[in-house]
Amino acid sequence: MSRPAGRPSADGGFVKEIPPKDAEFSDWYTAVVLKAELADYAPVRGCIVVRPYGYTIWELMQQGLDRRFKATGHTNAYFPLFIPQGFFAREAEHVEGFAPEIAWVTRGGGAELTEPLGVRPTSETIVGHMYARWIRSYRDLPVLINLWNNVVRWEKATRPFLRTMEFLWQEGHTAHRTEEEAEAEARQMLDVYRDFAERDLAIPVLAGRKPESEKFPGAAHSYTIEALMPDGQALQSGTSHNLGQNFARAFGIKFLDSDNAEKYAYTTSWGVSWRLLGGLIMVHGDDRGLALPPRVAPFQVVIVPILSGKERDAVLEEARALARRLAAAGVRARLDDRTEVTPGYKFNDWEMRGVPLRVELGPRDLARRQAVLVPRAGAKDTAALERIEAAVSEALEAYGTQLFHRAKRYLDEHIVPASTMAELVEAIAGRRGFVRVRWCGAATCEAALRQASGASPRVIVDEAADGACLACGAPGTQVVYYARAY
RNA sequence: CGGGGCGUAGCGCAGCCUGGUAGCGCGUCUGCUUUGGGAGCAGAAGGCCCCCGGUUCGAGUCCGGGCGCCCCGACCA
Repeated sequence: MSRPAGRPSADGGFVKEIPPKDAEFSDWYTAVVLKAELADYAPVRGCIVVRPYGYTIWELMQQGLDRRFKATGHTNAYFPLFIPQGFFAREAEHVEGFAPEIAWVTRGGGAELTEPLGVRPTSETIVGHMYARWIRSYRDLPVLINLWNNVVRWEKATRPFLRTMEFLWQEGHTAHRTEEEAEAEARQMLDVYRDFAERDLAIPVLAGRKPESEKFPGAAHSYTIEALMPDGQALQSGTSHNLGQNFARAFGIKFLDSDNAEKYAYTTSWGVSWRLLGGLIMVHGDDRGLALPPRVAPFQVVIVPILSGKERDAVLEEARALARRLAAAGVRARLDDRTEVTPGYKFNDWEMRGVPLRVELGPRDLARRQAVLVPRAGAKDTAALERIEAAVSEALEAYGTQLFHRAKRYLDEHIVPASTMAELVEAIAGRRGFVRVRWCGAATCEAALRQASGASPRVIVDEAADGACLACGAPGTQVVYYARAY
């Protein structure tokens, strides 16, 4: 962590105290989180305090997701933080998967509890318990509920946003009449996640199914969106699970169908967390700091007035009018009228915080009835004050598109095909990103590929295998992308 | 969880080896001058040297134990 104070970053920029992204990626990430005031370390191991600027980003992410959840028929509800110990044991795979990570409350009110309470690592069990009470008839289905909450998992190694002991997320829980309906739900929500990641966060992803070894404990099967980070590692960014009848059987979620037969429901669950915010930082940030796509930027535009000479009051007045006009046009604009720092300082400061667009307004602009528009890390342009709303909205749109395309190009360039086990091993060792692997579907072959490469199978995509399994030489049946993962 | 590194002013660090008055840069505060890519001058404030214990006349410094953070690896929803 130690480095010379004030060393200029690699691009010759002025942002101090942020290590170069390429050379010291981990330190760079931590520095951006702290310097941009997204979060700070809490006095509890593995926990963070999310500061207002970071929390605003999370709120904007919530809005983008929540809107999509509502549009697909879901409603929000709240379930308890504490889960009775016995609930975890009902589903065998589930308890095995989560047991090591559960925090237990054993005392309360000054006395030992008769039954310890687990702090939820996820809510499938307690949701299952309640769904069993609520569901009687096929007419009660489907149940489409989403929860915005916090969960706790006792992690050994933590990093801000990417893996914390307590984190914020959403978990959707649905119950359905048929297997087909549950499957459609799980796939639909995966697509919602993909759409959100790509449109709102400008993060391109690989979407598909999880191999058996990587699926959620207790799921029939899991789907995932996987994003690629600049260090060549994959970030599991969202998951959607078809839980089959596993939890329905464990918790007795039964209903009378129209054929008068009692049946178990089919359930799903799906979630994304503030880990997405970590991915956002890594994918778009640079040596100058954070870079935010417009849809989740707390301030989409910062207005910097150049307050010099006699025009001072006129400039400030026009800048205020500008801020009002942009706000009226639905743009999140912030006027930086601080007098204690220079414009140059503000430029660097807001770039470090990732604001997509800067609008400069000085005496010269005022005389010409124009403003200077500068996309973060982009070239200066001017726009007439008369059409500033349109110019700003176009610039924001262009900036967001540019972020996505840059990230997409990076992803595309870092998907490498492997025809042999040796090529897989070499590509992973070189940290080149996702490696496209043909696989026969056998668990033994998967284990062999994992063992040889040190990477894990991140996602099985919907593509036909175009050759033999890399492990055994039998005809390939699936295409799997391997990568080292967060 | 294993190996390594680091905890000293808000931030970045020196001081520790060889025990004896707590230092530097940036930032902060006050005043004046400034303001189109991190402004200048003058003055000032700011410290449980991570915590607990030990050695010593005396510990930021030496010894033991904890806690936290970072890096590499292992493990993992």
